[in-house]
Amino acid sequence: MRTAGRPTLEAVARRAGVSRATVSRVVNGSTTVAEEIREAVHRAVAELGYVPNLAARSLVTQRTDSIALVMPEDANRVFSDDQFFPGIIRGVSQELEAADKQLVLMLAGSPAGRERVARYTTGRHVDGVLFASLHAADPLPALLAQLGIPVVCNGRPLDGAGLPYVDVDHVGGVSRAVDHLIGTGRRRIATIAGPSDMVAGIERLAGYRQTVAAAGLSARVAVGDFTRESGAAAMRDLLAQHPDLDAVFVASDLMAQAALRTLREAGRRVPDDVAVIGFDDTETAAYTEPPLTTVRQPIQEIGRQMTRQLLRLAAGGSIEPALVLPTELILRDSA
Amino acid sequence: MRTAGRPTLEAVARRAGVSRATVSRVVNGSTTVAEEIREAVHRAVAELGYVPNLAARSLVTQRTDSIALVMPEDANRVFSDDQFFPGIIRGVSQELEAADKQLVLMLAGSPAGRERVARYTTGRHVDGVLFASLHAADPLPALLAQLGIPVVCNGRPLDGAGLPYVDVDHVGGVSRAVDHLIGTGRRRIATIAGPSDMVAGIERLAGYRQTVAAAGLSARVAVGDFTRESGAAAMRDLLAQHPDLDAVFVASDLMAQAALRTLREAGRRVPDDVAVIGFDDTETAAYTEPPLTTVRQPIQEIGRQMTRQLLRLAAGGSIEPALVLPTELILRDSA
DNA sequence: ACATGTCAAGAGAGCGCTCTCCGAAGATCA
DNA sequence: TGATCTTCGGAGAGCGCTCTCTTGACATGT
Repeated sequence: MRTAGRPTLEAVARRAGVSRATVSRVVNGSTTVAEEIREAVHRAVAELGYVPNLAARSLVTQRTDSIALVMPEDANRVFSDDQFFPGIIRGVSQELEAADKQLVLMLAGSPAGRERVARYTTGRHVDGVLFASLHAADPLPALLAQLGIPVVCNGRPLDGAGLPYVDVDHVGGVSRAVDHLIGTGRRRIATIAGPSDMVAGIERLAGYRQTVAAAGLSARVAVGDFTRESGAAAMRDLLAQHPDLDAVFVASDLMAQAALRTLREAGRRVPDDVAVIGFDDTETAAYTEPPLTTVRQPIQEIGRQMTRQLLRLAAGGSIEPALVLPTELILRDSA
Repeated sequence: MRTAGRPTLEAVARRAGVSRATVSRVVNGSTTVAEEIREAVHRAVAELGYVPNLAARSLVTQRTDSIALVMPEDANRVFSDDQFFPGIIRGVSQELEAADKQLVLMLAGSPAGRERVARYTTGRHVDGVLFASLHAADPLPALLAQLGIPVVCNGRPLDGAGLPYVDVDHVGGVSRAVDHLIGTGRRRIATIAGPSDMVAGIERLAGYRQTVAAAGLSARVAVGDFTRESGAAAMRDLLAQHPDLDAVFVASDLMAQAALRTLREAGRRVPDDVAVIGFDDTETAAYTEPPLTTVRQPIQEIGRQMTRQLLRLAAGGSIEPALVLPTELILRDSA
């Protein structure tokens, strides 16, 4: 039965009493077809339930009308519940829907996965590629760009390749957070940083260092990997190393949630003894004990903007190489 | 430049000094090609960096080597941070990777989105369709099945259509949870149920009702929609209606998290005054105050199994129409 | 009246691949 | 040794679509 009955352009043409070319014109929103004929074609299409065969179409147009979103499957951020992953997908999806294109999702965790992604994307099976949450220096984006395949990254590529990217203002957000701590009288401000091979980790730490330095305070740093477990461990380290700390900026809400718990277990009251500020403003932030003051980043908007840029690029247009979205300090009870 | 330089089968054939057909055989893992020739072809492929054009291939094979995963974008569960969405995707993705197929993700939120999904999937642009987290009675799965397109759902389709599905043992899990409450001396056990138009909501409520009835206890029900906000509201209702309750089974961890907070605000101690059990075992469950006792469901495994079933179906095989995965009660401090 | 211009619709050539024949070797048997 | 069989590789016909080229019909200018 396979393709049985699946009507082709030819069938529609016969039914409408016109040529294939004309049907094609109508289907693709032609302008130069007489109203009467156009309607006849539309009627035939409806009656036959005709749906264009995309494979055939892309064979000749060299377009696929689909774009790939590549995410590092093993990235803790991606599969932690900080909503980063769903948020990006949702944003991308919305924009693609508007452009009537498909989203091919690829998780590049294992080396085999990376290989597969490379093969697929370099094979021009998609019109463009979106890279989310890059780890370290991945050679693939640059390679694709070199092959002339449109690429947009989330976060400035670490290897300095001049690839277009969309990111949020990490430094500005952190700066506001730390300034808030300083403004409320905190002086011994520590940080729990993210991984040093991810842009978000690097930038947020840089923002912290800049701001405490500018205020003449000393930095106290512990490093995590954005997960709760690492946040708890880092908080314990910090308490051991700097028992006098009176505030901590945590580079992700997840780690902050764990830090809050660790502080409670250590008998420190938040925010009385120690003020805590997170980053992300995940939904859970409002439900921690106490509710978490945090830096909000517009995750979904990142996805949307990345997609817009990519589509523009794929359409042959030019774009600004970097797009930085604003962050916002959300005050709750923890600081 | 477009397709410039992109090598075709023809080019590989010329370089290897054989015919297109032979190259095709080698590329597709032929059996009847002499070792020597096969190697020559592989060398030519490597040298030219040849990647098969999938559009051309699927034009003739009538397969697309990609499957669609359809999720209702507006479903609260999908974009709440209960990890359902990422978990499913991850599971699906793993299985597809093993089968070397692509994942086309479609969010069917708006009516326009649903229309788009219908158009795309009925147009045979994918080899099969996975439906996650169905809301109410969606006619699309049945329609696709009728068209002969392989379909697998997550959760028993509500309209009773005999579509294959994969789900977890909601009733069993809830039953164990409620029995645990009863076993620890609770007698006035309420529930915060999920939405009545989703399988998970219905089944978990059914499990609750059955179990309390079997123990000769009366049911106290408030309804939420799996989100935190609704959980808080439901908990407040419950406290108002049944101020004497000593336990509550909550149909999702997110709602349970909110319920915990509401109870705290109302001055009830957990678990001393009121025991709380959730459902999902999201990562956050271990970090609530107090840590949440909950029913774990193997989300990722749902994704994997759905995919396996679908691939089997797409390969022309037959499958058991229903696959129910086990749930497990995870004891922490809230009950 | 004829030549020229304009615009709509048809003819036909592929896009790159798979796969069914078929034919050319070499192997086997009487 | 000749006939039959078995392997293995080539030729060629499409898969369904788009798009250029061309023709035909009609309007316009002189």
